[in-house]
Amino acid sequence: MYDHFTLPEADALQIALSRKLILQPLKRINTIGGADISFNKGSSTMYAGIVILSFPELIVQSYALETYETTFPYQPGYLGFKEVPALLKVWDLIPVKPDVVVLDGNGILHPRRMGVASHFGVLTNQATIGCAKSILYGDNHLPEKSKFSAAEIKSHGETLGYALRTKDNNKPVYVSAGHLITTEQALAVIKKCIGNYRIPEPTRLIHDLVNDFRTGKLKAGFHIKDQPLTLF
DNA sequence: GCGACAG
DNA sequence: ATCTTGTCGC
Repeated sequence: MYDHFTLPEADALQIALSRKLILQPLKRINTIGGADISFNKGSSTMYAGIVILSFPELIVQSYALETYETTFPYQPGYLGFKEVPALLKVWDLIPVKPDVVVLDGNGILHPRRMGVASHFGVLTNQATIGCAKSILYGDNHLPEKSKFSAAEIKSHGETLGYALRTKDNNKPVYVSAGHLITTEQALAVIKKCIGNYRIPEPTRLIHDLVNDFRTGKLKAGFHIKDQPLTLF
């Protein structure tokens, strides 16, 4: 889908897509999704997945897995061009979409406000949140070392996201709005997704699932977790 | 010009 | 991202 794009063209598309961003409060959240990609080094095969959990209970309800071929290389600032096409393919396998999706990467905390979470959100018209494991853009002001401490990440005086400490004395994660949500709400939602790990549950779970998919332990398709038998 | 640089 | 064992710290 983006394999033939040159960097200048990718740049232009990001700027065009950024004009479609809508950062407004999201009404209700009953389900939350986690999206991620896995691949073997040097391979063009991407193993994509999306998991859906109930919110705020965070109980896994279902997940979808699918592969996609792409040769677009990883380039800081252009992650969406490598991952979004694969995610769009898995997205199509989901019958009932989650209210919001958390992606492994940034949203508007990006030089052109078009990180992978915003990119995916705008193309699907879905609410998304970006949660990266390291800084890409903005002033990296670190929060206090205690769990749930957060520090604004700004660029030219504008708050684009937050560095959030999800565990005491651990590296923070970087949260930003992707699409159809506000930065403040994105932070609040991610805080509610913290279990006993540094990475929020939606993203942590799909990362494991997508890895099992890549290593052959799971197969492509839409799967429903613990589907209780209905007797009548 | 130099260094940084999500996954 | 992926390849990998032990190991330092809370």
